[in-house]
Amino acid sequence: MAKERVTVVDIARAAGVSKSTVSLVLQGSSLVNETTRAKVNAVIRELGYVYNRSAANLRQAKSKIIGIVVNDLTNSFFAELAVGVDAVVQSAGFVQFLANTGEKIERQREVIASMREHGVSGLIISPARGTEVRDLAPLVASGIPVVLVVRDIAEAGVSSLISDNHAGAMAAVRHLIERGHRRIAFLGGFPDTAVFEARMRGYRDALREAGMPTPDELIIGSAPSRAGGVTAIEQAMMLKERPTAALCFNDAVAFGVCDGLRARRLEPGADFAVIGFDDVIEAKTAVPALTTVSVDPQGMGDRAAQLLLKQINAGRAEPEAIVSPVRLVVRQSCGGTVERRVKEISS
Amino acid sequence: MAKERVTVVDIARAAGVSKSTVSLVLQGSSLVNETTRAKVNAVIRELGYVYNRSAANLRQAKSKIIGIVVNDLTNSFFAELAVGVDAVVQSAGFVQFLANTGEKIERQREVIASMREHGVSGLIISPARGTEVRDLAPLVASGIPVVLVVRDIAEAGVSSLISDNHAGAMAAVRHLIERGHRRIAFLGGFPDTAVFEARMRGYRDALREAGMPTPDELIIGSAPSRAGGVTAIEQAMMLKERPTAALCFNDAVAFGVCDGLRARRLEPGADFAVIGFDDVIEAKTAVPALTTVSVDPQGMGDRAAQLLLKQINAGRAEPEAIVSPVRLVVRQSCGGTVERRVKEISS
DNA sequence: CTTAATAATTGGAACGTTCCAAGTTCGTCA
DNA sequence: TGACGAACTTGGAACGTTCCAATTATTAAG
Repeated sequence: MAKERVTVVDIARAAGVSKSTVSLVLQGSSLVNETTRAKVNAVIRELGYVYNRSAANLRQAKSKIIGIVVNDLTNSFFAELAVGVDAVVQSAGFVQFLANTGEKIERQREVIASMREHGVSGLIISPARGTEVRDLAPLVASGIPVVLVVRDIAEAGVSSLISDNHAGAMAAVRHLIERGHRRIAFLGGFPDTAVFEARMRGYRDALREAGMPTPDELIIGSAPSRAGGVTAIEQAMMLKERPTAALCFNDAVAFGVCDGLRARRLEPGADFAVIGFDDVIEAKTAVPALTTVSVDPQGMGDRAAQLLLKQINAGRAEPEAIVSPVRLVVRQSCGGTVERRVKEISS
Repeated sequence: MAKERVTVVDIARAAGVSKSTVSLVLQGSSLVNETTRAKVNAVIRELGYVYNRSAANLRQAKSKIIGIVVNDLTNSFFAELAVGVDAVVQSAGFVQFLANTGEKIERQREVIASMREHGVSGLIISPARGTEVRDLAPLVASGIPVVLVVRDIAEAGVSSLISDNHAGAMAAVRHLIERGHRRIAFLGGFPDTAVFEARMRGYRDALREAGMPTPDELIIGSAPSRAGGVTAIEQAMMLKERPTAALCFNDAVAFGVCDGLRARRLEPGADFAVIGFDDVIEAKTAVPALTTVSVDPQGMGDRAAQLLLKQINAGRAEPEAIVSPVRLVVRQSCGGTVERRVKEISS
């Protein structure tokens, strides 16, 4: 059953031309005569030829593979990001290598190395928690185009595309203040991440702007997951002075917060205002529909891929740091029976 | 900035050995002297050598890449499946190529072709809807190990790993019957898929077994998504004889059904019993926690990867069709007994 | 001290493509 | 008729590895 591999030479022989001509046909060159091309293509189909990219690559040293490294594929934000990347990358004739690091630096190191060995022409990375400049240094030094998404790493010397976490958080908190809330919590997320830091700063700045205090007890970290949201809201409700609203680190946390509220017989939206962050697909259809800061993961993936392709084509480009604007999508979970509206925030 | 690539020959020269020795070191061969190995490794690190897999696999025709093709990465079931595959594949020293077909046959054809060109040593495929034997024929003929997951394709002549949809659906419906339900709906999913067909048959068989009628009006298809669940339950509640319970095509649909119930001021679990299928991560933490047929996507990915690796190592193996057992996980969404609930509603 | 066995190393021929410089046809123009 | 160029076609040298057979260095045995 182990058939011999059919190569360009076999095709050439069968079609009565030289291997060079076959190669030209494979590349769609305009140099080759129409009838020759047809004949070669016919033979290719007939013999079931499969192009060997390893061989091609070896010769031309550019691979049509781009790599995408995400820190948590089970989080649908990243899955959607990957889908966004995939779409543009595929239509540009590239194929995507996807790896999941599960937030493990060591794994991340391995997969990046592996991708380099496979000769990827560019890399989109959503870094694992705790990634440092030196983790990326060899990669950057090699000159392979890299785009960091979601989490930026200062001084890494590569392009990045992150959402405007600070402005988004401010907008959300301002909205809660406008609705009359005075005790607003910030729930969920790991405090040692840049994203947490930016969102939390936005939260603080909005409170300060309104001349309101920012008690530390109202900032409660947790795993950035649904389960984390449950524990965070539980902790918040143990306070003697309970909050009446919360900005959550992300949508997963926000859903968990809603779950936790219901477990205490409180109705999210009615008895307690909840705002999420990211606008994952389920945010729209959940009950109550989640008010959230929309980040559009697929759109981000799309833009990241565009940026990467641009750099690949340009050869060598200056790194750009793009901050992607973000908008507050007001739905039901932040209370009342408000008409749905959308606030644009420019960054 | 475009540095010259450093190759084994450069390493050999710098270390004062031959390229063959360097190659041996790279492969961790025991043939090479300890001090030589150390010296070579030092030079490798010093020069920042990157192994060129294209060249290697050109020579040895086996690639350490396995491909995974999924039909919908935004569905967390498949994302988790991919994570499960990734884990075992990585620890076996392989790297995974992941592509998302978005249920498009054409795209699926392209990505499979692309993976073959890259010389993958095996492929795990969750086929797009409507995939036929002939779509896979050339792949199968090539002798590359293939494992189909989630959706089987009869007569394709490759291994498959699917969950026991029929038994799972039966168990779920039996459970609802035991709780006293008499009008049980089957909600969501596309009727023209094998998975739908199997789950629906299980639903029917359980009803028949209990001597209950199976009215077609209670079987309502929809997109297998949260939004689909909302529309399906709405349609079900328009019936003059409403159901009191539903087995849903999958968890996403079940969540949508819960959303739809709440929109009608009905509490899932208390006023209406909902059972899902798949047991995605959120099922456990949702409120109410979702009763569901547990399929354990990561475990399936794990097993699929094992199966594939076995075939890769065995060279040529007989295709196996594995039906993965499934269990009903009873949580809160299927509520108490109907008697009690009826009382509560009428009082 | 020779010989055999073992351990370590090595040069060169693959692998299947692309690219280059050079070749062949063939029609056209003077 | 011959020269010229356009339109194709082509042989062979890369590309960076691995693998084989062969070589050299080292140790053990006689």
